[in-house]
Amino acid sequence: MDYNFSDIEKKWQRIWREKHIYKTETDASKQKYYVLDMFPYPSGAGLHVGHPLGYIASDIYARYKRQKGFNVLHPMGYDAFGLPAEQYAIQTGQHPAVTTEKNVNRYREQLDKIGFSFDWDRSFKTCDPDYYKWTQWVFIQLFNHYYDNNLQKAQPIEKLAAHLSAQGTEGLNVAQTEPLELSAEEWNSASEKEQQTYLMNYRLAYLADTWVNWCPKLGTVLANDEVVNGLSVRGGYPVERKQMKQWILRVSAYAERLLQGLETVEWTDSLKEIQRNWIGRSEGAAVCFPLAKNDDLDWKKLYMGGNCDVQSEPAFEIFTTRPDTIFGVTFMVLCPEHEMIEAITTPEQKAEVEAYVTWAKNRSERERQAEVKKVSGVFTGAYAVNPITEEHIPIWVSDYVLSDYGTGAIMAVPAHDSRDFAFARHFNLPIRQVVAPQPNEVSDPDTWEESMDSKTGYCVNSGFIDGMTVKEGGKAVIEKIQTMGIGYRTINYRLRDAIFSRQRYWGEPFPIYYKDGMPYPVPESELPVLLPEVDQFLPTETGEPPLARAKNWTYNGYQREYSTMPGFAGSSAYYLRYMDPHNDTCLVSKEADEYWQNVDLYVGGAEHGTGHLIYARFWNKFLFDLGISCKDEPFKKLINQGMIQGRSNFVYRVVGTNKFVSLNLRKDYETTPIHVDVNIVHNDVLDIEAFCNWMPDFKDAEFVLEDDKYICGWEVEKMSKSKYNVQNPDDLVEKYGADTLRMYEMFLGPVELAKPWDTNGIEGVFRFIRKFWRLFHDGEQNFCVSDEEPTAEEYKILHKTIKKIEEDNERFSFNTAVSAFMICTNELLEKKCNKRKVLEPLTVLISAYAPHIAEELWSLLGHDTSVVTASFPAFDEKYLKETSYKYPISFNGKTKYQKEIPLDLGVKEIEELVLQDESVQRWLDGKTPKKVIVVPRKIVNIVC
RNA sequence: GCGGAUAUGGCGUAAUUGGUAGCCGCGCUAGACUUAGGAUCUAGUUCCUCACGGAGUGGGAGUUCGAGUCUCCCUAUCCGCACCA
Repeated sequence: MDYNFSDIEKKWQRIWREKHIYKTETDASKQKYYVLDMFPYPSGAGLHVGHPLGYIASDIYARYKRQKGFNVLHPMGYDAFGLPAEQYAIQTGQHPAVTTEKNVNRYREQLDKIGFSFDWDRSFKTCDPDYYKWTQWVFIQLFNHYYDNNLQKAQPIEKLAAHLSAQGTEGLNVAQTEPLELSAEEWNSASEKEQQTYLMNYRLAYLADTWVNWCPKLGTVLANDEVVNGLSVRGGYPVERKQMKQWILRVSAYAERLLQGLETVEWTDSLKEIQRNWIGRSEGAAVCFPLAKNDDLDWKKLYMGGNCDVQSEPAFEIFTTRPDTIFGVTFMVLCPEHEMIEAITTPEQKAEVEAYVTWAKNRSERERQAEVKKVSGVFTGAYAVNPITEEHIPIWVSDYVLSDYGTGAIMAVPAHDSRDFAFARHFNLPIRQVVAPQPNEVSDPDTWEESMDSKTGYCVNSGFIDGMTVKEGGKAVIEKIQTMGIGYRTINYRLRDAIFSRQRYWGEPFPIYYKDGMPYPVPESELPVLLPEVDQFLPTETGEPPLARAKNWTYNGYQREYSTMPGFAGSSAYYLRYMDPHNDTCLVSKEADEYWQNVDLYVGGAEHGTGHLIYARFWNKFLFDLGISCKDEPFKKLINQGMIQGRSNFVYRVVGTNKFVSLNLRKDYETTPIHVDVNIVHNDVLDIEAFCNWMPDFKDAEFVLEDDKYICGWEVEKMSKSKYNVQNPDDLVEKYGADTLRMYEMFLGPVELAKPWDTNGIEGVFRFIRKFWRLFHDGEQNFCVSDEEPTAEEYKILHKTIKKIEEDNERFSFNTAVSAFMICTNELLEKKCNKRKVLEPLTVLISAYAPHIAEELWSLLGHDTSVVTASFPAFDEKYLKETSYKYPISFNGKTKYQKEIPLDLGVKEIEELVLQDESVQRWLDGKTPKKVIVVPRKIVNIVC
């Protein structure tokens, strides 16, 4: 029988499906292993060849682990809520649920064709009410908890209310939106609404007025990770800054734990670094700069915020990582959004300041980022007092100070900060050197080209810290401000709280209703809050989200929250749900969670480094605090599969003609490159007939050929329809079979590596698969396996391969494993070895990579069970033992000869043997070697 | 600007972890079988040289008997962050 991959693959896929062969049960007798892929967003375009790369790798590993006796959880589902389905709905009026369903079916069909070992019985979509019920449930828990900094743990909000009732904010060390001072009496005499307002300051999911990334084109706000260079990631539309009331997750409360947790996981250094940068921990000090007395100001109205103990006078709290430079402060800068600008601006400056603030606030995020180098700002007319030097320094406003980092106010040290330097130069503000490489190396800052930002050196012109190193100086300043009660050591994080509302339709509705203007969660018994039907998916005319269109959609007559949750909500706990997907009493049962623990191997793209992978870790840490997840970190080991780029082909049309010139002849012509469908190009040779039929324009095309061929040019680009470089896995499965596709995708190179998709090599893998098939068949293609005992040499080939495959599987080096299979097959073919005792274990080995052909051969070998249940063969060291080793003989490090030497010889004996060797004698030509280095099992090096 | 990674034949890559650089595959060359080849098989294929031989892992130094691998300094490419005080 010929190798008919099409029949074989269909047959086994059917059997696997019918027998639910990959169904996984909790089985306490077996060790668990959890392999997870980042689930896909089912877009209308279907899967391309890049998607399955990670899935194939994880599938191989999952199958391998099963063979090693583990109980493997390997689920798959769909991240189905999100913008594209909704954009499509707005354009066509089709319900997103309908298009999503259609796309999901298409994805499933495509995935099935590749032969994955997913347990589909555990599958769900994030838009299934049975699932999003638990997304909503977690949100309510976030709403009902706050973060206790002393315990480093989330706590029920009732506990906080009790604390406030007993002693007000006294002794409270919690994550909060802004510092509040509240006495027990004030709390106890506050109305329900006032109390709720106070509590909102502490909840882990809170509602607040905030500056957001507003994307008018998408009609929604976006989180920081959904905006790149001022443009939305989805769609690439401009994003503006806008103040809006939004739901926000207090991710920043977990900043330190998110950072610390990175030490305990096996992720790549680069991804850990991406997360560390995103969290952006900075150690430094908060210092209060009192406002200089000014009779024009209403002193009482000025409350500046901050944690300082200075209550008697208005003061700005600033954050600095360089307290050692406090003697070099020559001005202060506030962000344009700063609340106190209006209050402190002097009448003379008022018009100018207002104009600047208005201008700065109305700039789009994109404009602001594009003009980072441009210095702009305005003087408020007010002065602050440097608390250490008691100097008066002018207070300026500029948009280079950000409202959402630190306190939105900075002390400017132009001599030692490049941004302050540029600002001072532009507005002619004084620059004072306070750090020097050596205590005596002081120069005139007016002559400087740039600031001295170095974090090493000595303090100069710096009062009581003069002569200290920068490090000592910083320490001394912090001690001083702490004893003065005007500042403290503190840590700032770049990580911002995540805006959690989206003014869109296709997402999880919030389980929230409003009473007396305050939000309340619906009772848990009311979950899920189903997504209501609406007549149109557009926002309403009043700018309210589409859910405001829903008829009679209230909670007992109270208005519901009309926003929906963002994409990352549904993907933040899905790995927990797979452990226990049908449980309708809780997100995941204690039993299931304790058995499956967390994901052992997570495979997905690095592009989620600052989005999903942060949110999911945050979400999991919160659930860990609640005792729902037994592990602090959700993903133990993570592999980032490299992006697959497209490889486009080009033909070169001579300008003004319908004539096409082959790649290497085009220098004689003036040509324009034109994208050509990669499916009609083979190894960069154009199929001319197919090309003429491809488009009517090319019907009568003429060609200038080289060697009777038309050679196309190529370039690596993004995979996209318009570039005609999309490779669809179905076509390849059709042509070569799933097993070939699987092995080829692995053969392409290391999983982590980004690489252009290039079908050129797939023939080689296809050839190999057929050779493998041929091992089990005679010349007439009849199944033919002998029961003869294999020779020692044949056993050696087998055990060498088992060892290599095991090692490669363990280190996720699937490309080298495929090579090992090829070598093994070539060697066995050469020996014409068709012995059962060799081929049977080999079939098991390859079944993780090419499961269909393995199943078929397994059954031909006479097994009535599936190869899936076979265990990984053990290799026997005795067949791998060498009795001799071919030593490279080097002279001065250069290898000249090889000599076979028995392995049981000692170093001295080897040396003697080598020196007696004829070739060596000839090379030495009578000279005596200075030194002979013998490294057993490695090399003999003769130094002359 | 800051941070991370990578650099090996015409191409994708490999290298027992400091020990014969180029495994495996593509492509290419020659041959066999074929009406034919975008099929199959065999042999060859890092570069220079007819050869002997020499050079060679982005460039330069260093450690070592010995460096693709370790250290330092450059260069290039890719990725992440980017007025984060």
